[in-house]
Amino acid sequence: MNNKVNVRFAPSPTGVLHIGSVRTALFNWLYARHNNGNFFLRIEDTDKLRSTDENTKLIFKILEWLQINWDGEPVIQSSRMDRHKEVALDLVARGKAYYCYCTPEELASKKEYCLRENKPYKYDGKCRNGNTNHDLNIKPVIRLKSELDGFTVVNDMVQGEVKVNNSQLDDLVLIRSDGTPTYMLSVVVDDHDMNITHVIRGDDHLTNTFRQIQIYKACGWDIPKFGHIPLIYGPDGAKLSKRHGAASAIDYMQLGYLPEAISNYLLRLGWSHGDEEIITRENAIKWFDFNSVGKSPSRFDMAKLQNLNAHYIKERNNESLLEYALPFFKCELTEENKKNILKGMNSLKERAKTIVELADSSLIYVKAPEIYDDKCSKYATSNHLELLREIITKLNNAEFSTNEEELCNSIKEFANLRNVKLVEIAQAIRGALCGKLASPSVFEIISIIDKEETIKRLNSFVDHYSK
RNA sequence: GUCUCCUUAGUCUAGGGGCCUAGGACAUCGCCCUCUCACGGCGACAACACGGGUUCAAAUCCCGUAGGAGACGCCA
Repeated sequence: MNNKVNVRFAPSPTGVLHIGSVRTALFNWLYARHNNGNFFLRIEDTDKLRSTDENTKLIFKILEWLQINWDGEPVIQSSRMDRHKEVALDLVARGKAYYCYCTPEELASKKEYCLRENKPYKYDGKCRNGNTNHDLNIKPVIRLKSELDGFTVVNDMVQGEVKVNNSQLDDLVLIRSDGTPTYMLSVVVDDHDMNITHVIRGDDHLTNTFRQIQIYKACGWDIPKFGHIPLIYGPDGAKLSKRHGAASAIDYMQLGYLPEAISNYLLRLGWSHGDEEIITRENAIKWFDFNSVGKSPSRFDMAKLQNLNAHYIKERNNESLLEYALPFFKCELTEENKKNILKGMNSLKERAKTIVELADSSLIYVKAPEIYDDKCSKYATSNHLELLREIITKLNNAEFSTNEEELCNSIKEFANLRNVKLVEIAQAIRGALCGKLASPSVFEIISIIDKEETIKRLNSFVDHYSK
């Protein structure tokens, strides 16, 4: 039990789950599974004003979507406030923390002074509990009495040895004046109580780590190992955020990215295993380790994600793909529709980069085009229309079958006879069937939607452009 | 401003002193395939931030410089 690896993912529900956080979750999860350890989930909702149930539910939803399963029940941090306070009080009792009565004004001027003089903000006698010089109407905060001399060293699994002079560390607040514990305190207490052995989180927490180590030391607790993974940047090199477009995990879900594509992409962002690009879950678990986690931050590249997504779309079987795509259709599908889409799926899926695109292109098996793309007019000259009329007649007379291969041969022959290129006829048919000039094979489409529907669409097209 | 971290093509990366005329992938471009668009196949373009050392030998080790990022809350 004692040497078992315990990691946690500790998002705060103060906003929608960031895609960078998802990668943190993934790395934690992989590390746990690689080591046969536990992956715990903790919701850090101590900021009651900004935390919402909705965001919490979203965290569960995204993790489930990505099949990042957690062990045990999620820990709700706010429910552990009493424990956090208890630790703070104990620290005060043991002289490791103190009540600070500084008013916000005093604090501001003091801070300004420290900033100007380039000194860290440290406790002084004036802030001590029991100081009668101070107005006891002021509600105090509890601050940690941090070390003044020496260094604090983190032996980070990613960043290596990182050292900071203790003179840089300030006396952080443990308990706010309203009596609630701060993040710094809660994290340390919870990680300790949950027996967390490895804290894997975003690089933006690296400097917090020094301060948290001070808390561990004051409490006399074992310090876990830390791994700070580099952040994900936007295309401009700054921390990926909403202004870069899709920054939240839910965005990618709605944009039609498959969970396996997201996982694979996120895994390769900052981690590698030789030349491997397409990595299965099994191999990810087998191969994942911190030696191969890069130190430098990486930029989010939508094009590569799309490429991966296209790969995984092709890899999925047709039934599961349709099932997955169902919510992306803006209209109801009949069983007949589904059957036809499934028939055409092999051709549809190799063209789609996202599920949104897949659902959109599947519409050719659901209904006739409502509008024709402007480019269609190029294949709607009187000559084209005349050819289409002939084809309609031949279909009606059963001179042309709707068997894909037979029809293909017949039309080729027909083109030859009329002395036009096949592309001229095919494109005209395509325009009529799809309303646009890019689609799977027209012969395949006809074989699926069958004679009646084909003739209907061809007639509409001819009518439309005859006017 | 202070502290901390980072730096191989447009992007993700391989690389651990000689296997490097720097490998793979995405993107881009070209050719082939072809009823369109894709898929697929073949090919091209394109990088060790800069400057000094150390060494017979440096992308790799050391020192500077420059650039970028993160943290400096009674947010998490």
